[in-house]
Amino acid sequence: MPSINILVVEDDDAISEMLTMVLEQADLRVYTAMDSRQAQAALVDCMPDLILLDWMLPGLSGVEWARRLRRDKNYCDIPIIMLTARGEEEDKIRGLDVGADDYITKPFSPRELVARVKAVLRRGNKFGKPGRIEAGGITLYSEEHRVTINQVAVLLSPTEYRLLEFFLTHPDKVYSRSQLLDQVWGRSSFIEERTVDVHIRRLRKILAEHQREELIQTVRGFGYRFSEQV
Amino acid sequence: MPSINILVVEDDDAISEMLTMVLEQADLRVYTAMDSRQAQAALVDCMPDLILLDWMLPGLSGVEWARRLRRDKNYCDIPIIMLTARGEEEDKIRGLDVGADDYITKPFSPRELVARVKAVLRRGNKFGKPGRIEAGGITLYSEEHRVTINQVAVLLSPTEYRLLEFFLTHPDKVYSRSQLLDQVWGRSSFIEERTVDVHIRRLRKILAEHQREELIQTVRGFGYRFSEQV
DNA sequence: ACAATCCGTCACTAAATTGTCGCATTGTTT
DNA sequence: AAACAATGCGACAATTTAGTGACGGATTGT
Repeated sequence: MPSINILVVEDDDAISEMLTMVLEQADLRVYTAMDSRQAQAALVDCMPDLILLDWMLPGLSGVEWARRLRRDKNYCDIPIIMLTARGEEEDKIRGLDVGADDYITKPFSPRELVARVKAVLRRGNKFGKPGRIEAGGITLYSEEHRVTINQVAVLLSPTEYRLLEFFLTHPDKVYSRSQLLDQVWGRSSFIEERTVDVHIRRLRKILAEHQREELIQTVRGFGYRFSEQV
Repeated sequence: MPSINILVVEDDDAISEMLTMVLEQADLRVYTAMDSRQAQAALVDCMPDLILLDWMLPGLSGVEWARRLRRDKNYCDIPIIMLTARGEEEDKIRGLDVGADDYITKPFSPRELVARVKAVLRRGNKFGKPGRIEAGGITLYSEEHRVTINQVAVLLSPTEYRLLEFFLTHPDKVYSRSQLLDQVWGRSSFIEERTVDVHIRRLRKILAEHQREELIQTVRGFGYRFSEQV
């Protein structure tokens, strides 16, 4: 699910690493650049959904680069969050309109960072989940974090919930165990592939209690599939 | 104990200070921003109940920002009062539909300001006499800052009150600890997430005394939910 | 200044979840 | 039909997560 790319442009290694960690924690894919030249190159590679840009940069300053970006037809829509040091006079910030969508003054808390990033992303209608997904008698209310099968509420553990959510949003296709691990557990997990089986079983057991076990199908030699058809 | 936040967006220091003083006098908590960028940032911090917005702003103009705000799902409900200079033709103001809820022409008297602010807040049921929210046997009279459960008055601490108020106004949805911190504690404070648990417990204890503990539900691995359903 | 309250944090406990293993079962190939 | 491989299943220990009581510092009202 984390198909959202963030480009971090920051010359201070320590800060850059910190940002990366925090953002990855929040299920965002992070690319980094040390200056505007690298950033420019990274643009093409990762097509970021958002840019975190240090105010001060060696070479072409962050401000300058942002300004240039705004004129670039291909990239002018990418939202930018500026990172500024506490000390910098706000006059400067006030005066220069580079078109940043938000800015954060260092130091900041991880929570603040993530909150702002998500706020900006939401504005661009990324990150929006549909309120309700339905298939095969299963209804998943994502805002309420609730699931019903045949209108009966069922209780799921966090992993079961995520797995079911993934299946509901990706019906009818086969996924290998390793794909499921990537998508549901996250890329950074070192987990036995067979573990997927176990969670499939647990989920099936719950479906079976409501006569819906046929929804999760085994594709021998490949993986699993969620589908209403047999 | 002002629980109502006003965001003042005004680039003139003198006016900004004056506004702050007047509003604080009226028991409102005031946050200030000098331009739309700062304002955008402040949004996340303070979750204002109302925005006082200067018509003319350096950078992205107040009008532009207001327009953008209206499109933002998270903030489109926040009422806006525009501050305009006497000279500006009122046609323009009337004509442009930026979605402002009211506007005040400078110069204005403190009394006029407060009156309009409260009027707008009342309209949004924030400040109004009939400010009453009800759910699951709990009634919250926002005007009186009073709460009853099953018609019996209960005593809440400020934080408990705000937490309950948030739950009552956002029923059935799950909120992570971090979301609750943002929404209830407001500005990006540096508070442990687990602290939320403690306040949940304190609130639950009070609900339990009136056989209503089931209203606050734990969503394991995610957060908490207020709901009448099981 | 004093008492009372409130708040955030911590340490500890209880409970749920999760990843892994060994073995059973099922399906496929020769 | 045997041999093999892939999957299902029950159990278990380790980890994670939530509930709880207590405590000290801060704030508030008197």
